[in-house]
Order: sequence, then structure tokens, then C-alpha cells
Amino acid sequence: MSGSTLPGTGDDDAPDRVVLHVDMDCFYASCERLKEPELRGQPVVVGMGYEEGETIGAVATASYEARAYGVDSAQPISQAVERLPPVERPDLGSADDDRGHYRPVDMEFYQSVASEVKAILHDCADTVREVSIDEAYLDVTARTSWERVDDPPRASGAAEKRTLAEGLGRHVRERIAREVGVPASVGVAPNMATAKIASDHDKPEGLTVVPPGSVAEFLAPLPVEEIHGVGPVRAGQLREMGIETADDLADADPGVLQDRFGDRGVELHDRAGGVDNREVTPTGLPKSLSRESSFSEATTDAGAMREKVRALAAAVAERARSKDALYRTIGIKAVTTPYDVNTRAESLSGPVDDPELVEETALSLLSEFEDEPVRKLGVRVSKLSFAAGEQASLDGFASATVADGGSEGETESETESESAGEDAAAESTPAESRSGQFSLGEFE
DNA sequence: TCTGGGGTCCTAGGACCC
DNA sequence: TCTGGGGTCCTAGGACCC
Repeated sequence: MSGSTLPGTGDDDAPDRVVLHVDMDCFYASCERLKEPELRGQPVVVGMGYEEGETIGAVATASYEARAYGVDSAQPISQAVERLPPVERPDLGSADDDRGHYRPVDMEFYQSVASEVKAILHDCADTVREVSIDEAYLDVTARTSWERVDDPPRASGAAEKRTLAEGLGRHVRERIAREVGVPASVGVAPNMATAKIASDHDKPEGLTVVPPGSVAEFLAPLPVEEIHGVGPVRAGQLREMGIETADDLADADPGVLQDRFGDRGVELHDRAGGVDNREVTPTGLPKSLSRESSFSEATTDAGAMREKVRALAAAVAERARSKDALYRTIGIKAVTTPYDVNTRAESLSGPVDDPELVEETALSLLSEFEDEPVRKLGVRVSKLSFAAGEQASLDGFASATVADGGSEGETESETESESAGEDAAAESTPAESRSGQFSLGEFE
């Protein structure tokens, strides 16, 4: 920001930051191995939405051993399991006809492991941005530096001096391994985008350090797909423009990229050149909550659709309530035949916590699709605001303290309109306090 | 790769207001 | 009285990520 233009890459007015990206290696599979140490070294597939004998469901995580057999995440589970070798279990005499080492997701357990990891991260950094259950950025500028120091006395002049930052990266990775027992890969760089790529560079159990002077050199040869924000579609479009590597992208004319991809294009151009001035900001509150579920095959049965929507609506409303979230928009998603994703949404005049309204609204939005073959349905609430957590229970909505999950652009009009929401929030408060409660904002 | 579930951010057009 | 420009909010869709 600050109007000062930063031409090229030489922004020397800010001291170099030290950013860590910590990425757990095949996290769900690692958690399963914590439960069942026999799974170490074995191909393990963790999947969701898969019931015995069904074909629905996809791979959430595959261990590296499983990937060697061609199993990949997002693959249908039936296919993944076929690819795995028959299970050999010399330990159990019986040739248990297991479908490979398949395990269904156990989010509660993974959350508990993740919170141990997060505790270490918060202990090692002043600012932690948790991106997902198994990934986080740390700003550790205040705790270390890019200063090079002598390695523990090691004579040969060949070895380069290590940076202090590298030592901290190693420390974080090793603490996680030692104290929690799961592997992680760490990237260390002067900015988020580069740290992200670095952590992925040498998985599993990798440690890749990219000091300020080496960023461009490190990124240059990488295929554009490795840049966060370049997926299959944009990679194809870039390829058509003759842009294949990060270097190509960094050298491309930002004006052309702007025309083709909008602001996103310029952003990618910058990232590819190692320029990323985003600060590591702490994890914020969620912006939306949703639930979705597929039919085992496309259906035109309106009754079945409505039933599913009712269940999803109830689940979403309950989750919102458990997080003390009020919502101002209620929407559905309906995936119709070949694979058309349709969304519909309706905004209310003020934030509410009203499960019945979620159901009613979702059903009414659904009616548009009741005559079409539908394969998947979802319900979502968004434009969230949060009745300020801990205190809210006691000081009885002394009004005003509503944290807005969204932009700060709220206007004066907000004050009055919430009575409905407050009532609802109040009735929810004493009711549920489960284990997950305190960790609100601690994950995701 | 015919496709699971939970998210984020961006874009574009229309309504509406001044 | 037919016309300018700016701004915001809303919905829908798309791309991407884990």
C-alpha cells in the first residue's frame, strides 16, 4: 500500500521479513498412523463420503506410499482402493480381506492433533495465520533474521553459512515431529507466496530456505502451476500465451496480463517475480458456512431433494449457532445434470440466527430446480457476523459488539436492525458449549 | 479424472441512489 | 427530461485451494 510505487523488485525500504509456511505432510494419513502405528510405511488412503459398497466418495488424503500406486486426492475412493495392493498383514494370521488401508475421515481426532500442532506454531511465532487444518503461515521476523552464521564448527569451506531463519524453520519442524509425532514440511522465505512454494518443494519432511537474494533464482524455473492461484484453467491460458515458467510470467507485460486476467493477472505476475507484500495477518473469522451432500446418482425426486435440503439447512444452522454466528444471507447450491453448478441466494434485512428461516428459504430457492435431475445439493449461510464470543453470554447483548466477518464497510444502519438476531443468539448461548467451542477462530 | 465437501476471492451486470 | 459519473449493494458464476 502506501502510495509509494515499488518499481520492479527492489523494494529496499522495508526490512526483509522472515515468513514460514508450515504444511503438514498427508495430514489425515499421518493422524491415522498416530492411532495405528502399524500403518507406518504402508499405503494409507483416507476418504470421505464413502460407505461400504457405495461408489460415491473421494480421497481426502493419500500417504506417499499410496501415491506411488497412482492414488491421488479427489479420486473416487472405489478407484483408489482398486489401485492399492492387497493388504498383507503378517501380524494377523488371517488374510483379512481388507480393501487396502482405507480409513474414513475422523475429523474430531484430526482437529485434536491439529490443535497440538497449532499450539507449537503459536509458541514459535508472534503472528500465525492458519489457512486450513494442516497449513499455516508464521511471521517470525521479530524472532530471527536472515543473518548468516557459522555452522556448528564444520571445517570444510564448501558448506555455505546457514541463516538463523533456517535454524528456526528446522526447530519448528522438529518440535512438531517430536512433540506431536507427525511430519511437516517447512518453507522459509521473505514473503508468503515464496514460502508457500518452498514448503511444497521438498515434501515430505522438507525444509526449503529461500533467502531474500535468491528468490528470483529459486522461482524462475518452476512451472506456472506451482504458483498459488494458477490452476488448470489459467495454466492453459498462460500456456497459450507462451508462458510456461515463473520466469516467463515474471517477464511478461503486466499490462497484457491485466487485460487478460484482470487484477489477478498482475498479482500472479508479481508473485512469479517473488514480489508479495502481503502481511501475515492472524486467522480471521469465517465468512461463510455451508453443508453439501451428493446423491448416489442424479435424481428428479423432489421429495428426496427437499428432505436433503432440510437436513443440510438444519446442519448449517446448528453449526452457525455453535460458532455464535449470525447470518444475513441464505443460499443453496444445486448441481444439475451433467455438472452444472447453480447457486441461488437471498439476503435478509438484518443478521439472524433462525434455523427455521434457513430451511424455509432454502426450500423456496430449491423449488426452481425440482424438475431437473440433481446430483448434489448444498446450503450455505454467509454475510456472517459474530456476537462477540466469550463475554456475550454475560453482559447480555450490551449491543454494538458485533464483530463483522466481512468487510469493514458497515454503515450506521446496523445498530437497530438486529433485535431478532440478538434474541436468537441469546437463546442459543447457554445451550451449547461443547468442546469445540473455545477453539473458535483457533482453527480454519 | 465425469466430480466429495468446505472454504476463499474475484468479476460482471443490474438495481438503486445521488 | 434522456442524460453524466460515482458509489454501493446484490446475485450468480468461475477459478482456485486444501
